[in-house]
Amino acid sequence: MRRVTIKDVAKAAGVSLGTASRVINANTSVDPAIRRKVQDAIAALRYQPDAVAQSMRRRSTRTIGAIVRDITVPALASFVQAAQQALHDEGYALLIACSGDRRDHELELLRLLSQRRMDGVIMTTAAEDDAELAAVRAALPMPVVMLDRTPPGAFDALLLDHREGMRQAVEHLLRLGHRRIALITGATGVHPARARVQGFRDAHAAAGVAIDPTCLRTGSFTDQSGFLEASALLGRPDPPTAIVAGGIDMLSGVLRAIQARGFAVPRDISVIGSADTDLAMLASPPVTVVRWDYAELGRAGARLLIDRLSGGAALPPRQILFPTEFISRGSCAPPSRQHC
Amino acid sequence: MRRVTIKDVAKAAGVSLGTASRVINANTSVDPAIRRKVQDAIAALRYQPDAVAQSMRRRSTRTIGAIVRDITVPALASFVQAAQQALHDEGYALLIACSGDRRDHELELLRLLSQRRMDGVIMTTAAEDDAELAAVRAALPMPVVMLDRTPPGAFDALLLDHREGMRQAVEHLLRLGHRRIALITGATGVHPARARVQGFRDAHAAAGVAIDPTCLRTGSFTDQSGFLEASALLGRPDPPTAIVAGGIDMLSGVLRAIQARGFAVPRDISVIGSADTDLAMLASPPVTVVRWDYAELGRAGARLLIDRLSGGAALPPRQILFPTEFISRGSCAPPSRQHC
DNA sequence: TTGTACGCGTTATCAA
DNA sequence: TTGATAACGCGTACAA
Repeated sequence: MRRVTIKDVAKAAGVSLGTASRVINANTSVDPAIRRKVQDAIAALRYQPDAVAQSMRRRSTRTIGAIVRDITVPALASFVQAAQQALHDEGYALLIACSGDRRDHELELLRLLSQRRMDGVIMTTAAEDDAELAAVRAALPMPVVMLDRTPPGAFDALLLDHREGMRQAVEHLLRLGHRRIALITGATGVHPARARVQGFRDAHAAAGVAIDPTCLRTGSFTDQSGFLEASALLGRPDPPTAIVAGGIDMLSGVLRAIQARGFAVPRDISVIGSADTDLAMLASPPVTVVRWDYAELGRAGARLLIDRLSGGAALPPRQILFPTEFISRGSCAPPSRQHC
Repeated sequence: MRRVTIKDVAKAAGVSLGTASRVINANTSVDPAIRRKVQDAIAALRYQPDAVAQSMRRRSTRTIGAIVRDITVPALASFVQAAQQALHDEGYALLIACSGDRRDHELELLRLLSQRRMDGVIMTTAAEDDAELAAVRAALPMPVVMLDRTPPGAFDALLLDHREGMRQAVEHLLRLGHRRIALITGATGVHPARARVQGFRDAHAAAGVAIDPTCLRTGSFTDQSGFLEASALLGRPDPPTAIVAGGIDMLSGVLRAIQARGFAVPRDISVIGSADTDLAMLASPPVTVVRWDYAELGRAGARLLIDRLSGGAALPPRQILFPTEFISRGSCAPPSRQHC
């Protein structure tokens, strides 16, 4: 029970293999009668071209590799799904891999994607300035689109304007009267954390308010880190009166910490999250957030890659900056007296 | 700037192509000194075998295709991620595709995975008894593992015991005194919906309570469907006193509907969800749920496929039934008088 | 133990 | 317009 190949089609249609290939790829002209015969044979035999052999010959797998931190984070999943759909429409498939934000995993995945001859890669990175990562990334023989990262080198990139988003968020809190605002975000080795810290500083500077450096917590973008940092902050004799969760999936950790300490939102503490989630919308009170559209990023990423793959190999790198949106909800209020 | 092939390695090491291949695949014995030379050449040239050519020659892509409904549903994402990790450990990659629960998309994806010569497929299906889907599925030349589906035919399958889970949930509500309990779930063309309806009936039968057929809503497994069905139920003159959301991502829709109607949980209405989510845990009050471990299913699915791919092609189909767990939280209470 | 040569299924080139 | 043929990069049977 062999698979049917183009040879079988040719034989069944009584033509040469080359002719069969020609009608399949429909590029050059072929006698209508013959074309018909070949098409009939294809239908009769239920012939499907072998994508592996095509990849071999065409030197293109029509497959894109994606490296994300954690696909169980809904925002990242919606990015991946949107990218997959857009790529699918162009005949590309998506190979997915999760790095868990670990550089060793990321290195291995990079090798994997290169070995499997992906036509392109769309990825984040755990550390923009890591020398080995940068070297491997730069040596990749296919176009790369960076997701919310700006490593050294010329890469296409999808960037979010976290700086402005954070500035707005902190400005909002300062206007409410907060003077001890904490920011919990990821390691500053990557754009989103750096940008948020900048925005945090921007807003304070504009208001002429000094930052308590111990209120600036940069660890990792995990839920758990959100929990630990928030717990530590709230356990102090002088807890902040507001916390901004500066990471996609950190809000739930922060809220758990608040709940565990018995603080009430927004009476005892104001909270702002990053990225809009079921949690932020349905918590009581609903949580004020800086949101953005990750699905749009996914589509744009697909676009960027497809452009490169269809003739645009030599285009200068394009970095697209996507705006964030500030959504005010019930989780922020003026600080209560006893915490001032 | 050509890619370096095994030929280059052979030349650099001063051996034949066959010998180079032998040391790479380390199957037969080769002179230690020569092996050394080849390995040095590999390192010097940074040679990486071409996975496409290997697939061609070995007739195996070491790639598994996954078809899920919607990867932005965190439970499904954690399934996919766990499967991907387990497969990765065995040298397999995962190609991901989302069907949106639409049969035409599913058909197309099935063709895609077959054309791309996946070594195996792990999938759900929008409709178990659809003739065309069943035919294409059965004609697939690679092993298939069904995720929470039992289509006709001999397939490996990962099945959840939704029936028992639902029975426990409804039993709980009946014990609290509820007599008008609504179940909102997906179309009964698939195992999870059918099993839940059975469990729903089981519990009622055991308690000798009649079911109001209009309280049994089987539509689709979407958040939106949860919202619409719940809205309709709550808008009646005789609304149910309890609603069970019988679908992974339906709870948020149900809660939104409840909130929109101004009902309070659990005073005006009791709620039980399916699958444990941030939402269920952090809502106020936290929502009672039937939960299970989707990551475990992902790992088991990988195991099933790998077993088949390593010699177990002729094994009888294995269907694994995974238990659910009933987690009682604050969203259920005895029905209040005015609704009785 | 090593080298040679074939074939995996395609596409593309070159004559006819 | 068509047919024969050479790659693509690799693994392996067979011969040496």
